[in-house]
Amino acid sequence: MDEREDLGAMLFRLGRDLLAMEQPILSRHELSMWAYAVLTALREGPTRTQAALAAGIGADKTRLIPVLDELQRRGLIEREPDPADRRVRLLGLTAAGRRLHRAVQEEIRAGEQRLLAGCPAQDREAFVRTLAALTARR
Amino acid sequence: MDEREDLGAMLFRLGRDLLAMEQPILSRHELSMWAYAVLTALREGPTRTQAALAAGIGADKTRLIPVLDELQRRGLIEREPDPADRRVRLLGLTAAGRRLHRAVQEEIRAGEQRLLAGCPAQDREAFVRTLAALTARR
DNA sequence: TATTGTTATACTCTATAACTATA
DNA sequence: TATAGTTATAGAGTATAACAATA
Repeated sequence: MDEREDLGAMLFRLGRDLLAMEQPILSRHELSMWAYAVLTALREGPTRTQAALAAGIGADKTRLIPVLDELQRRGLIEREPDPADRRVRLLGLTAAGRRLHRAVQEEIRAGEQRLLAGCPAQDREAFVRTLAALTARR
Repeated sequence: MDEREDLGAMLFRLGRDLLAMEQPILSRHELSMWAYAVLTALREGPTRTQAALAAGIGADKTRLIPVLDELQRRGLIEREPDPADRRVRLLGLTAAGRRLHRAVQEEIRAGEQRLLAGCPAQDREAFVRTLAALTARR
């Protein structure tokens, strides 16, 4: 048995550190973690249904609704019934939403660099690459 | 701005996958995640106070108490007042607790290998090493 | 009848604050 | 009075189930 800690425990702690780094940035822009996740998901392109969006970011569809309400109220997303099937809401970023997401993501990336700064560049690169491979959509 | 996802989002998903992998193992042994974390922490050696143990695994001291109650009831840990300061509880693993932890950890390590199996061995090694470095106790 | 989105509700997890026992 | 542990309670976050609108 290796001497290293369990992967789960290490991921838990690193995830918590990441969240602590992101929290002040997000709250400065009055965004919850889920609101930011929504903006990130919609940046890739509009989504056909709210349920698909929820599944995509690993959230429950019911808990997304107040988030979407707020983002719409602030003019950061568009959310209108699909003319072809009026049960469905088409979702997309507004220009303001796109701007806000870009600004926040820049700050978060800077924070990530700070967190990773202690490691050799080669390890850092392998770390991010492997993490991306392990979490790739299946 | 890179095209990769945010580190936080990737860690979140991978952490969730890890938890899903561990959950059936833990519940087969009737252990919660926190109970397993306690056994892991105590395996390194006995702890002087419950508060120190809680801080060590990143938990609140109040939420550890029912966990410790249960572990003690099952004879997996020792928990006795320090004769030198009877406010304090000395905590340690029993032989049964040590055995159970070892068995569970072996299953979890096997699950980790399965999760990492898709990556080149060199990346895998760098990933675990970097993760350990980033989460080292500061 | 099935599906999307919504609301209401219940449940779990977590932290805060009050209490006890020792010092 | 201060500290370790405990208990009680309230709050946040989450999921479950019922509901309305549309197909």
